[in-house]
Amino acid sequence: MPPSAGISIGYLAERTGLAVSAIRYYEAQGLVEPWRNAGGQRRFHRADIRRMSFIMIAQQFGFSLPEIRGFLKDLPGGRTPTKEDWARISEGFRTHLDQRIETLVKLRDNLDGCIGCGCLSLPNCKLYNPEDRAAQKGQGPRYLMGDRPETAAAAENGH
Amino acid sequence: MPPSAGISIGYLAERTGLAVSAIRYYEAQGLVEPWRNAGGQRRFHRADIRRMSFIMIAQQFGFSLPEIRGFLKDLPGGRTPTKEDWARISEGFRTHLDQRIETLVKLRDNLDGCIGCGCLSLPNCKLYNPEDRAAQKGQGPRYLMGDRPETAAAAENGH
DNA sequence: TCTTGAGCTCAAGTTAGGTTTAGAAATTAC
DNA sequence: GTAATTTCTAAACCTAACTTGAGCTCAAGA
Repeated sequence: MPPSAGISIGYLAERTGLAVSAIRYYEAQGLVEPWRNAGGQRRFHRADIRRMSFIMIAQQFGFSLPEIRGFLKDLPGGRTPTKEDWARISEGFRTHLDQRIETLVKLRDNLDGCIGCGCLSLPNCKLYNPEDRAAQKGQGPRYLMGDRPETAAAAENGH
Repeated sequence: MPPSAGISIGYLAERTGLAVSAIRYYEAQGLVEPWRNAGGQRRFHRADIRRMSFIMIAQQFGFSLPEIRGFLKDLPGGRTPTKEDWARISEGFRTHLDQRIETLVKLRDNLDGCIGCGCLSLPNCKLYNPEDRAAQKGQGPRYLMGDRPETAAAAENGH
């Protein structure tokens, strides 16, 4: 394996612990861009080992592949990324990551005030329709712990 | 809607913000056990509003439905759960939750020592094959940031 | 050279967590 | 008492993130 020839998908898989099929899938998702050798086989930069690792780490934090693609898009495609390149995208990543952790901690603390205390009546439940939408999966507002904004609660005779 | 007759699936959906289809799905997953009225329609306990809310909150923390079923299995099926019942399962939940947050924070701090510093050479990378498997999605060990245990790294001529 | 492992493409399958649809029956509203 | 909602079941469909399989080609070692 001459140094200038790039590394094979199998070697990349071995070095990262990823399945070969997963790497091909990541390519399809635009997370990595190998070139092809004369025989049509994929060749990767050595730096892609680190790129794959970054993807795996970000996934552990719960980021989706499109989000991760967003983090990585600032990495140079043409040349090997430098320390500074990585430091720059890590910083962006770190910001999102702090947000995610903060959301979870906030949610936990609210939980302490709601379920944790055992009161459960919760006219002042902070978990109800939480402001931080980042933690929510999907679409519209979700009313938690059985409470709804003002009027709606009146529909029910005092519980 | 006489108080003793239980609530309909539509009302439960309205009170929680969940889709009717989602509630039926949760029933299929064993997360709630409605009974049927004379006409074969599902009737839920009023307390199931809170049960659904608990499911939604736990999902925000990234727990799977089987995990949540585990949290809920200690809630009494026959009678309305008391404060104490909820406090008890919340405590168990809180434990898992603390673990999850701790894992994320640890991962973040390791990231600071790895990518964040820009060194990236990482002979001492703590993210590599992290001990805390709880944060990992699946199967075998994953070797992160391109490092592998001892011998494997020798396969590569010094990078 | 021959063989065997590694890689290729494309399509289909898998799991989680649901949603949508269709046609029929029950319930509620007027 | 009728009309409009709701609810029912079962099956099909959906997205994300992959894996598996079929059929074929490429590359590396004895």
